[in-house]
Amino acid sequence: MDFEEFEGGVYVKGAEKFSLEDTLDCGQCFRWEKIGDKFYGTAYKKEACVYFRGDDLAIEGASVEEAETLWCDYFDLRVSYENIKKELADKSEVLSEAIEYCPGIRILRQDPWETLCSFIISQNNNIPRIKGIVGRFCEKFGEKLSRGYAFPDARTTARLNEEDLEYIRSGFRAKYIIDAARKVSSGEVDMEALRRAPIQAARDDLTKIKGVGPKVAECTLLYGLGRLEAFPEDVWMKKIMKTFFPGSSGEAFGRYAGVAQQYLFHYVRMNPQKLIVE
DNA sequence: GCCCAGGTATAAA
DNA sequence: TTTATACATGGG
Repeated sequence: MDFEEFEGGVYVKGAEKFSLEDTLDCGQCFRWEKIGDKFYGTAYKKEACVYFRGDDLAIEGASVEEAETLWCDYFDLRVSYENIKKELADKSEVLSEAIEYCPGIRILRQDPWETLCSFIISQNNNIPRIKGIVGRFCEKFGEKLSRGYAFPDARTTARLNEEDLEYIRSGFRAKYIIDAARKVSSGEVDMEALRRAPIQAARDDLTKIKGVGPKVAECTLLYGLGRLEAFPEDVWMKKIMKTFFPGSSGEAFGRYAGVAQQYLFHYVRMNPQKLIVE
């Protein structure tokens, strides 16, 4: 991978091409906004505008160092999705179809706390409203950056109470956000340790947080902690498993189960007629 | 008004 | 252990 500076940003050259559209709008993150063919977003308290220029990924607003240490990591550009997709496509016909439908999806490596908090907000909620709540949360409590706001960190959030959160209109989830912030900022749940912990121990640790059940835990592991074997099973995935893989569980997809899940999820969400209803 | 949304806590069977 | 219901909010 190479980096080339241009006025106001950096090109990343030689990384595998992927789809920003599918990656940033497949339900794994809630803070990117598409304007024209450029995507504006924030990660780890840094803002950027990203788009492809031919095969090069342009990152406006980043230095070479930030591109290398932050954005390559965020988009996980050192991992070959071509290899992962080959391994997965051999596992099932439907999965192979799903990969063909949206081959450009990648799993992001988001900030663990932001991921946990976002998916707590996601429970029994819809994506437009999740984005609204997360947006208000950042505006009200996040650090001001040049264009928008950073995601409020766990320590800041831990000092808030339920009344403070009324502004973001997260409803019954407010108390869960606060419990999560307190357990994360105190170290009672050590997010960094969960990157390497045995997967079941990591699940058990996360579900100690009020409002974190199996789904939120898996999403946090997959989208925030780099655990590609995690397998979030929401209402869609339950229908998918019932329709195409009856009697089977996510473990059947092996070490990249979470990646498989994301292709299947996006494919079926865009083509719901593929599912057996009821 | 009614229904549902990338679920979870809680109580009851 | 498995199954039912409430939960805040807002868009369709």
